[in-house]
Amino acid sequence: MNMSKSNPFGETSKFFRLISHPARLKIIQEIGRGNACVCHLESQLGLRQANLSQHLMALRDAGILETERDGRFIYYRLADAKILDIIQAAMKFTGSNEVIGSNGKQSHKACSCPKCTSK
Amino acid sequence: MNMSKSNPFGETSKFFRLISHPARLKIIQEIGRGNACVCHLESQLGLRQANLSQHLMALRDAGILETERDGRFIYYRLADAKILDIIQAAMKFTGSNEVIGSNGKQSHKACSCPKCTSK
DNA sequence: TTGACATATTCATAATAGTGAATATGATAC
DNA sequence: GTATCATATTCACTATTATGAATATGTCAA
Repeated sequence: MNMSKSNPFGETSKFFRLISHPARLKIIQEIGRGNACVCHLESQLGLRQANLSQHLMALRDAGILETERDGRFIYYRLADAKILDIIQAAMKFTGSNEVIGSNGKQSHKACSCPKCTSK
Repeated sequence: MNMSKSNPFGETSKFFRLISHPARLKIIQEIGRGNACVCHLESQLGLRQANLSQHLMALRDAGILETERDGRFIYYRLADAKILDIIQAAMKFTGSNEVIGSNGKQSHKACSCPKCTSK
């Protein structure tokens, strides 16, 4: 993660702040399900490209996401899947029952990336 | 908690936002250790009364903290101690090693509340 | 009742974060 | 090379959050 600060809670508060946005939680959930190209996220989450990219950047800069380029496509993955447990615990704590992780609950529209079209 | 919103991640993001502040994390930690009167927090955390009270209000309004008045003093407690687990997990995730909970690590200056002076 | 103390609230301002629009970059195909 | 597509970045603006200062409320003691 590498979010250094003198305050012992500095890193943790920054981490919480970073994921304290519905779009970013959705992004993390979706990437946690294994679908990682940006076009996917764009169609799945209904976010505009620029805005989505901004969120992805923030998460990548913080070390929460990692990227890998494959030709024109850039695939995102979680740097550490344990973040899903934290989010899950928070959802349970707040009474949100949504289950996150890699189960096939939502319907996925195809996008044109190789991973989507090759099956 | 009762932070209603249509978005399934709405409550969770609000929760994260609420605890994404170093002072509020410290407050939660300190209250989790069992020391709950405001004067304690004021001296322990080095926050000004008004500011501390504002943070406490925010946490109380969100249902994270509960209060009990005893004469002039108001004692705060965690509504659900599981929040400590979430914070702990996040600290571990971000590489902060601070241990939170009810262990006697820090030195506590006394305040004038009955709980402090009666022992 | 008055004074002192613990805590809460309001308000104005400062700081920070989120957004759309426009544009840039980097890769592939031709 | 140029065109096109996927994604990133910058900028200007808006919205949200945090803060100090001042003041209010509620309780107790005298």
